[in-house]
Amino acid sequence: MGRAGLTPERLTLAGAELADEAGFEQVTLSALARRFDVKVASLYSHLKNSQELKTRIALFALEELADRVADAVAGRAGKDALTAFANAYRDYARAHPGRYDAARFRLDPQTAAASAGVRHAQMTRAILRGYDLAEPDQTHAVRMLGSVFHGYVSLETAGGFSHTNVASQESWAWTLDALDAALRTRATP
Amino acid sequence: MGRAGLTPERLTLAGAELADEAGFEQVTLSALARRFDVKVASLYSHLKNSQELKTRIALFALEELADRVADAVAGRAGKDALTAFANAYRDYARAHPGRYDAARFRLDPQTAAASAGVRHAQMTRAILRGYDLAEPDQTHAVRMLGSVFHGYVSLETAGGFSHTNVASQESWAWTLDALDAALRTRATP
DNA sequence: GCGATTTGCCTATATGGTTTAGGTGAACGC
DNA sequence: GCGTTCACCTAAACCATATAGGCAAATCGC
Repeated sequence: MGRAGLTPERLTLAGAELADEAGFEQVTLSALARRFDVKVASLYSHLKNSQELKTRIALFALEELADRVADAVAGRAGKDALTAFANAYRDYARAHPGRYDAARFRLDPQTAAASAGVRHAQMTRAILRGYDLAEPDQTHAVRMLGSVFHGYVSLETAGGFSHTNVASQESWAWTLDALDAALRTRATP
Repeated sequence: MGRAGLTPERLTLAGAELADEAGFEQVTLSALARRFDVKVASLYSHLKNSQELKTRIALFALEELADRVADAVAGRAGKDALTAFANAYRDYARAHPGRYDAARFRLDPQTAAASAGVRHAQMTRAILRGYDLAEPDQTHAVRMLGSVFHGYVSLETAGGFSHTNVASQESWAWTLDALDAALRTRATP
């Protein structure tokens, strides 16, 4: 009887793929075991429980998303950086809806603190350097940007924008314009 | 053996309460049956399956939220209406996190079309009457506002804003200011 | 009132996901 | 070769979902 070559990393990646194909809520140890043609109990040698699998997928997605965003904003500033950040974020959610969902998975505080979520906040602050915002305005702006990006892609992927014939892409561009303008007028002299 | 007096309505309300107490994902027929001290199978006389229970809770929450928002914006206009809308929305999510989650439950298109979701869109458009936006700007603005409100309360209830000592309430007010300003500068002459 | 029917909840059972305990065989260290 | 470790196994308990079928209380026709 050959070995399937299970490792936490391979299980995490397969779980991420499964999430994109069938939705994050369909990520179960049973489904994962089927995918590797192995019995469910075998997975417990590599994962503490199903919670750990989901947490690992979440952390993996956060890293991957942070990498893409970092790549997109490198060498850009101002509205250019804002747009690159926002598009990288939205593109990731559209290309990997299951992983994006996973990135929203509730992590316990210490896991969250050690996650790439911190990089996300840092990159958002980096974007805002082009807008000359002093504290606490900068924190307010970080929260507003995070809210718009997350809210938009959540509603979009949930199909919320498909009932009118105005293209979502245009609303996205319009929203980024409005955000850029709002941030510029709030620059502290 | 006395009767428990089960009806779809009472089960839906109890499910909503359960969602607020333990989280929407903890809403199961088993938990509901325990709450009424009946056997799980008995619930199937009143509900087709667990999917229907969740759908009913979602529709209930959408109605309730729409009622609160309608009440809040009545007789207001401009920034006053925007603030009232936004606060009613956020207050509901904070007071009833499980129901708010339920309102985000994926409905099939025809159920969604018959739901209070339609009222939400109408009310958002009503808010924008004070800002003189022509189409397609109005649709863009509806989407942006929906994204900010949903995104903000999602991140806030997920604990995303609890790691800095800047009060979330201040960021919320700042964000509403910024949105109001952005909408005013986009008014079509 | 009394029989027939409907209603409300029941038991029993099947399916499938999670988790733990304990076992086996193949590979590897020496 | 011998023992240990590792990767995967069987078995079994627990819980949620769902269906089938039964019984008794409530309700309706007369």
